[in-house]
Amino acid sequence: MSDRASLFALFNEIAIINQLANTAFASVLPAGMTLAQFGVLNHFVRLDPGAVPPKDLASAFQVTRATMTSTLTRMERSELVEIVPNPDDGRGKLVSITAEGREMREQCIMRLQEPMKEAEQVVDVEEVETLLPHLTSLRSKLDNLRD
Amino acid sequence: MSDRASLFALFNEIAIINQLANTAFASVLPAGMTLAQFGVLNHFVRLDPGAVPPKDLASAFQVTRATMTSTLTRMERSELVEIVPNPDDGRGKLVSITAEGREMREQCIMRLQEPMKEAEQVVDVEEVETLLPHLTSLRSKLDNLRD
DNA sequence: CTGATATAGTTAGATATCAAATTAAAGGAT
DNA sequence: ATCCTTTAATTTGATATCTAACTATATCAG
Repeated sequence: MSDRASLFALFNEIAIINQLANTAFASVLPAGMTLAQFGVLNHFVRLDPGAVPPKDLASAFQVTRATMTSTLTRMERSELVEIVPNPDDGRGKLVSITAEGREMREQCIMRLQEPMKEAEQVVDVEEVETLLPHLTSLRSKLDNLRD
Repeated sequence: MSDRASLFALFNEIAIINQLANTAFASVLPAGMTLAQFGVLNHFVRLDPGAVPPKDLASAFQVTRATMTSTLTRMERSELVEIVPNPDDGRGKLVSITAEGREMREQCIMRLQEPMKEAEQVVDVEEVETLLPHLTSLRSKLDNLRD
C-alpha cells in the first residue's frame, strides 16, 4: 500500500473509531447532556482556569467560535455555566462553571465508567500505551499544519 | 497515568485528529460535497458492489439507517446516486452510483491530493505504518463490542 | 392462514459542526 | 482625532448525526 493510501486508511479508521466511541459514550450520559458539553465541564474541572473567554474554549477544543457559542448558549440555559461580559474587553465574555456544572460533571464521570470498563476489557492495554504517544504526535503535527 | 486515563486520552486524541482531518479535507471538496457523500461514492467505486440496500451502506459506515437515508436523499437530489425499489423486498430500496457520481468522485480524489500531500509532508511515514495495524485492531474490537 | 415479531426505511426533533456574513469594540497608523 | 484593520461573538443556513416513533413489508410460530 502506498504512503498516501496508508494515510487515507489511517484517517478512515480514526473516523470510525471516533464515531463508535462517541455513540457509546453519549448513550450513557444524563438526558440532555452531550459529549461536547461534558468536554467543556471537564475542561473547567481539570484545569480550573476560572473565568475564560469563549474563544479560548473554542481553541482548546479546536472548534470554531460559532460552534462554541452554540454549545455555551445551551449550557447557560441549563445553568451548567455562567456567562458574563468581560470587564476588560467590551467585545468579549467570560465563562465559568457553576456548582450545578460541577455536579453534572461528576454524574457524567460516574456514568462513563461503565463503557470505559467495557472498552478496557476488549482493548489491549499495551496497544493503548503504544498508540497514545504516536497519536499525540500526529495530532500535534496536524494541528501545526492548520496555521 | 492509569489505564483508564490512557484510554480516555486516546479517545480524546482521536476525536481531535478526526476533527482536524475532517475540516481540512472538507474544505477542498467541490461546493455542496461533503465527506459523508464522498465516502459513499468512494465505496461504490472501490468495491463496485452494484446496487446495494441502504442498510448495507449504513453498516459499512457504522451510521444509523436514518443517517444514511438523509445522506442518500441529498445524493439522489444531486443525481450522484440512483435509488430504486428492491424487487426482491417490498420494504427495501437499492442504491447505485451514477455516471455523475463517478465523475464527482474523481473530482474529489483530485482535490484531496493537495491536503494529503501536506499531511504527508509533516507526518512520519513510519509513524503511520506503526499506527495503522493497531488502529485497525482497535476499531475491530470496539466494533464487536457494539453487538 | 393468522397473529406476533423482526426488519427496511422514513420522519421528527434534537445537538454539533462549519462557512460566511454581521455587529461591536479594540488597536494601530497617520 | 480619525480611519483602517483586526478581533470577539453572534446569526444564518447548511449537513451529519443520533434517538424515538412510525409505516410497511417480511418472516415465523402455531
